[in-house]
Amino acid sequence: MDSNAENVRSQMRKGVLEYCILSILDKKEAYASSILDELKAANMIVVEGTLYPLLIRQKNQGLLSYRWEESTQGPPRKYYCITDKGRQQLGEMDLAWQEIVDTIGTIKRQ
Amino acid sequence: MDSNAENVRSQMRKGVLEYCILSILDKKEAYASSILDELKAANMIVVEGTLYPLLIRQKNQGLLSYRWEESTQGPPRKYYCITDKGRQQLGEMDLAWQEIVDTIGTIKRQ
DNA sequence: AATAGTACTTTGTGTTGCAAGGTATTCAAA
DNA sequence: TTTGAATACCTTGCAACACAAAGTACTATT
Repeated sequence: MDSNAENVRSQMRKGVLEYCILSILDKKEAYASSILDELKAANMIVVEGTLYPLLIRQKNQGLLSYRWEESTQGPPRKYYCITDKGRQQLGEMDLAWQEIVDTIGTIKRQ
Repeated sequence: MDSNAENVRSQMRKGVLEYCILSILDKKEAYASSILDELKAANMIVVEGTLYPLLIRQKNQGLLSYRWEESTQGPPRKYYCITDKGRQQLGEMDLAWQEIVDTIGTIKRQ
């Protein structure tokens, strides 16, 4: 894939990433590396330097909480978990996403 | 609509705007104010300070060209028009958009 | 001449994604 | 026992982007 195509994808990911994180954590708690794996599996490539600050932001906004858990294979893991406020925000994001999809549809159709 | 919901929408619009512009101009040439009107009609609210620099960026990238045209009702208008390179980029964006829609679907489904 | 309407432009600010590099823990092999 | 690999978390500096706000310029009407 050439770098322009990669840029195009990178631009479109903006603003959707937070939505993906909340959606993933709405299903079950997870730690950063496992979230990265799930995003990769869903074809949404993200790097650590993007994900960690984002999780911290969402935690500071009260959308997430976390707890430490020991691991048998390496350093302890920070398990993130969505809060009530996070679920509320996720609901708004579901609406916003649907609106954007409709908007693109409208523009393409005319 | 509360300001948080507006923020959520604003964030998600990021990165999709350039795609909207190229899609609009792929149908027919247009000037900035008319593009603004079409975006508003499609529920994608954008302000002048966002659109103008974006058009200039896309023109500098060779995705758009423009010509001046006199107007009977005010100052001359700058009609933008998509280029071959712009159409190529639009094709990549169509793919990227479909991928993102699929990605969200995948994450939500699991 | 003054005002309203239309259209294009610029400046400054905050947010975001990313590349690159850094810290810390565990375990296995040399 | 110390070296290295694997795992996991974090930080810094930078560039791109959306937006608010203010400005410039042209035309028609009063």
